Amino acid sequence: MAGKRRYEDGCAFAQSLDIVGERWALLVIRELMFGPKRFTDLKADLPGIASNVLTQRLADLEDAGLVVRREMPPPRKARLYDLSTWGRDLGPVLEAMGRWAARSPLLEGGWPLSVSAAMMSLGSMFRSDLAGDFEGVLGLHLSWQDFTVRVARGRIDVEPVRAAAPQVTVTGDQNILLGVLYMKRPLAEARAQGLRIEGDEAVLTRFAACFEMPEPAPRSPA
Amino acid sequence: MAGKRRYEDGCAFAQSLDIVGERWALLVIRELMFGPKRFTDLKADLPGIASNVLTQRLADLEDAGLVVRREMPPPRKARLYDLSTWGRDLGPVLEAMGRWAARSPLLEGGWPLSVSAAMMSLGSMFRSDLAGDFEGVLGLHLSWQDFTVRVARGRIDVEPVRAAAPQVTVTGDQNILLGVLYMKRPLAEARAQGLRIEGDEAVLTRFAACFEMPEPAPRSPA
DNA sequence: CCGAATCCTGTCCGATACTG
DNA sequence: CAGTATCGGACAGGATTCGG
Repeated sequence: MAGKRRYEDGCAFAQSLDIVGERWALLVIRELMFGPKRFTDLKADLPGIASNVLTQRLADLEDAGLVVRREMPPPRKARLYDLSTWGRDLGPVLEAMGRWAARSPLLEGGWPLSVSAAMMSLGSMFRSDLAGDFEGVLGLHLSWQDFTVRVARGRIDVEPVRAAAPQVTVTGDQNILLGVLYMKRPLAEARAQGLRIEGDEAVLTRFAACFEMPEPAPRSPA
Repeated sequence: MAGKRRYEDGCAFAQSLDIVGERWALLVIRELMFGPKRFTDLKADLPGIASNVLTQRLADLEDAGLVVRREMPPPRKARLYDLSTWGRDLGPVLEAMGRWAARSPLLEGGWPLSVSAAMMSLGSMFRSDLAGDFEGVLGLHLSWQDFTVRVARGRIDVEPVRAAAPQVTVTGDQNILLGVLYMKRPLAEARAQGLRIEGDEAVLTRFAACFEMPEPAPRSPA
């Protein structure tokens, strides 16, 4: 483990790339953005990552101060990886980058999103101008993870907790849900694909109207 | 060039990492943020990059729609690499990430910054609260690149053009200048190191008061 | 001289198998 | 469950060379 490859650039941004610029690093951070996870959860949520690479990234990120490792007390002998407050501060940056990335000329649909990726994308894609004065509370149950989504005063807030008094509750696969929100697929179709929608459907429909896929960016120079 | 390594993740952010996540890619973009450059300029401004890697990155970034290649008309037969408008839209994202990175617990000084990195850092580190109602126009001449820096209404604007009517003009090495701005080194010391300051020194001193190094972030969990 | 192609070497990544 | 061990292959780094 001798030679770590570094940019040797005084720029703080470049120095952060020495850590978060490694392959998979930012995706690990994305997966931890809504709360701690176990090694196996991370591996399952990041299809394609090799276990040794995940081990290495978690160690590097811990050394850099982004990730904190915690042992659960017995009898639940599980190891949990969580973000430090500083690591969690990357959230808005990842959101901004996601918003930028959504305009990529070569964006390809068709691949699945993890639960965390889907929840991050809500923050990225939400459009204040389309929300207007809409207010609503949604409960999401996506493969054993619960979220509360609140829209009010032109802002969206996604919290990793079970909703107390949601107007509408959605249970099922996050990719089907995003199909409703972003691709404007009819609720009937989503239901046929296994999405369960309970409560006030109109709130979900209005919520979907807060999102709109951006046009791909042109390749012209500035 | 057969096997390109991809995440195969539906998340737009992850797909953008397929391009800008490659080693050196974001630093190439940083270097182009203030205008087009030639291959050789890029190589000089990115100490440590291998020419074949730079070639590869420029080709990948062009394919992805971030970089546009332009030929200069004869007789100056030079090839220029520029950002597309979409590529330049990454500017605020890089600034935000730089602001985050400046709080890294393992941030190391001592390495030089390129001219572009130094100019980006001005946008990252500028603090509206410290600027107050200060207004000023500075002209910077850093190794044959000219910039106009304008502060007004709590905002900073850095443009890659020669200043028309600057209140103060700074000529020399960007690292010495940043020593004045961030590390609060005395002007006399900076002058002794070769920095030339012409015009109203007080404007430069007040400008420096708009910046303050942040405390390194703690490693505690959220 | 600039931009890029072509070596070769070293490091990192990816996949699978295996262990406490 | 949470990693380690191992190995082939992909990519980065550096020097050199070649075409405009």
